[in-house]
Amino acid sequence: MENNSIFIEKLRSSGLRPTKQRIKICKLLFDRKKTFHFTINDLSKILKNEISKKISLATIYNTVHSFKKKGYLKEISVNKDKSYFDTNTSNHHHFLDINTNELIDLKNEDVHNIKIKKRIPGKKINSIEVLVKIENSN
Amino acid sequence: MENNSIFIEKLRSSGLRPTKQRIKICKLLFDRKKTFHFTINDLSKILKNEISKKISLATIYNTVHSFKKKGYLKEISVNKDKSYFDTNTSNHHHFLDINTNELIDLKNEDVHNIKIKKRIPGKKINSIEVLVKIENSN
DNA sequence: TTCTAATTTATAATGATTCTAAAGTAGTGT
DNA sequence: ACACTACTTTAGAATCATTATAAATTAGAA
Ligand SMILES: [Mn+2]
Ligand SMILES: [Mn+2]
Ligand SMILES: [Zn+2]
Ligand SMILES: [Zn+2]
Repeated sequence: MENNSIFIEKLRSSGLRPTKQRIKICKLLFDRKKTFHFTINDLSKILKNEISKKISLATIYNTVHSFKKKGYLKEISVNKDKSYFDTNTSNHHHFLDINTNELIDLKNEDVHNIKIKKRIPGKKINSIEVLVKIENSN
Repeated sequence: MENNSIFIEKLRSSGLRPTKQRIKICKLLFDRKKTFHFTINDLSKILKNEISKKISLATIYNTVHSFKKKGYLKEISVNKDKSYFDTNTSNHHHFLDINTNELIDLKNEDVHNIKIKKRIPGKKINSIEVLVKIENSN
């Protein structure tokens, strides 16, 4: 009745025990066609609705952070008081709608190749992140 | 003995009374050759050292926020728990050194022109911000 | 089944930021 | 110069998201 084996494997293979809570959160985050962006608060609310037995807030934090550490989630800080987690862990850029705070993926081909001309001695580039803020155009 | 008149004017012209505290913070932030990046905590420490009579933390928050609202500062959120203020209010991009958390300005000509091919109906672009994370290259 | 370490949980602690409301100050008008 | 008022500063309290704690539960191994 359940199609959990893939998540159980995923968890096991990264040294995380496949608990009910982690499997539930895996299904919620990764068992979908499209990737998405969420806050801890979003996830917490969704779980509150979708689930019979409550998952404690501490577990939600722990799980999201361990998924991030394992590379299953990226964290994207858009401003001082809003930080999203992203189930799309590939290198990609974002629109941020400053009217709604919605974060929207840009495909890599949507952004002309970025070339950084300056270099800092002894440092190498780890990643390049573009945040395009958009607003109502009326 | 003081060269405060320029800051007094700046404050007055934006409807802020030139108080001792605001003038002191203006001098500290804007009376320098190079722009710079700071956190509230940085500023608070600098003031603690440089000043005889203490400025209360609430005033530091209030002042920085009103300077931001007046457009004298930009805020740059680099990750969930670090947000910088920037005395360089022009459009420009940044290196973030992920080993030291230092933020370094990129001149506009250091970043090849960025072209966003995708558009969202009813929305227009407000700004484009590039954050280039760098790390030790050894 | 038994044992152990990992995990979950409720709750407390933390800490950065914001709020409050009382005291102080700058600008205006007389 | 003085008085008046709105603005500002201040210390301390309140808030709230996140992290820590430590007891109960559970998963995996033997
Ligand atoms: Mn959200
Ligand atoms: Mn700093
Ligand atoms: Zn994304
Ligand atoms: Zn800058």
